[in-house]
Amino acid sequence: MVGLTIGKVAEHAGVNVDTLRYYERQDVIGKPLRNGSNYRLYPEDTIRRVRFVKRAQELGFSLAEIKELLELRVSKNASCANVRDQALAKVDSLNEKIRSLQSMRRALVKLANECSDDGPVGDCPILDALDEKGRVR
Amino acid sequence: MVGLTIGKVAEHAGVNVDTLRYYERQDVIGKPLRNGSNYRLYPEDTIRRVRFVKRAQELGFSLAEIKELLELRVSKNASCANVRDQALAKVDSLNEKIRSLQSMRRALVKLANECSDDGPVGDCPILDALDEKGRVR
DNA sequence: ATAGACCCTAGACCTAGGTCCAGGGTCAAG
DNA sequence: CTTGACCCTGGACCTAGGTCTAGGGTCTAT
Ligand SMILES: [Zn+2]
Ligand SMILES: [Zn+2]
Ligand SMILES: [Zn+2]
Ligand SMILES: [Zn+2]
Repeated sequence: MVGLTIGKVAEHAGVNVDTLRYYERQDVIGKPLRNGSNYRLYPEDTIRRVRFVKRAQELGFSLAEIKELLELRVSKNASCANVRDQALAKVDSLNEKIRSLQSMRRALVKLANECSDDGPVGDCPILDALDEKGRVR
Repeated sequence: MVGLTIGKVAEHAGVNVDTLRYYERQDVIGKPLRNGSNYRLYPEDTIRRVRFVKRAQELGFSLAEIKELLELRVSKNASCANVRDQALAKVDSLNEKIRSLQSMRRALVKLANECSDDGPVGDCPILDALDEKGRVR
């Protein structure tokens, strides 16, 4: 056996076989060798690489960003600082998203607090606020 | 003039005309009357309604949720509390998203702090962490 | 009367990250 | 030899919220 079939890789990496073909099309993982029946034969460390991808996704990296990280990993003149810069840039964008969600939350909580428990919907300050008059901030 | 053409509504509400047609297909705004040339003629308050939609989107509501809010508004037996419940449910889901982003951020910051400024990429703790060994948490 | 600005419809296209399907080949077990 | 589990490709489909195009009709000003 010179490699793993796609089904084995998928099983051990915890992904769908179609996901592996998709990653290949997206150049996230390299093109594997083929056997005489045109079956893909993956090297063992593909499993590790796919799990790398999945963990990076959980940290909020897109596939495009993950590709860059993987390229850095094999690049001869990349330094640890290059990787850290990517991570810190991601932290910045996470901060932005978090701030924006927090401001949505603040506005909603404020409106909900003004809402009376069982008045008619015509007097609802939430609907009123959405319904013109001025921005919810 | 018995109503506003789609272009006027779009201009005053700050959206694309296609967006208005899209909202109509999605039943977010009602079907307007048509004139003899089959042009849409909107009542004045459509502008207000579209702005309502845009503000609700900024608060994180999906179009489907906004539809529900708008239905509540015209529902005879809806109370203020119904609206507040929707708002609080949205707050819950915002909380979840925020927590998840914060946990990504925590993990990334931790990794970046361990990263040496200019060691070779082969020793990068970020790549190491992604690259097997165990979950980043 | 004709240019340019609007309007109409149906349907394609876009992002992201896959998933699924049709139609066909391969391989091992019984 | 047949059955079932795999594998292959290309392309369609999905969500969400739109945007854009093609091909046509209408309206207004010059
Ligand atoms: Zn395994
Ligand atoms: Zn590093
Ligand atoms: Zn206006
Ligand atoms: Zn209320």
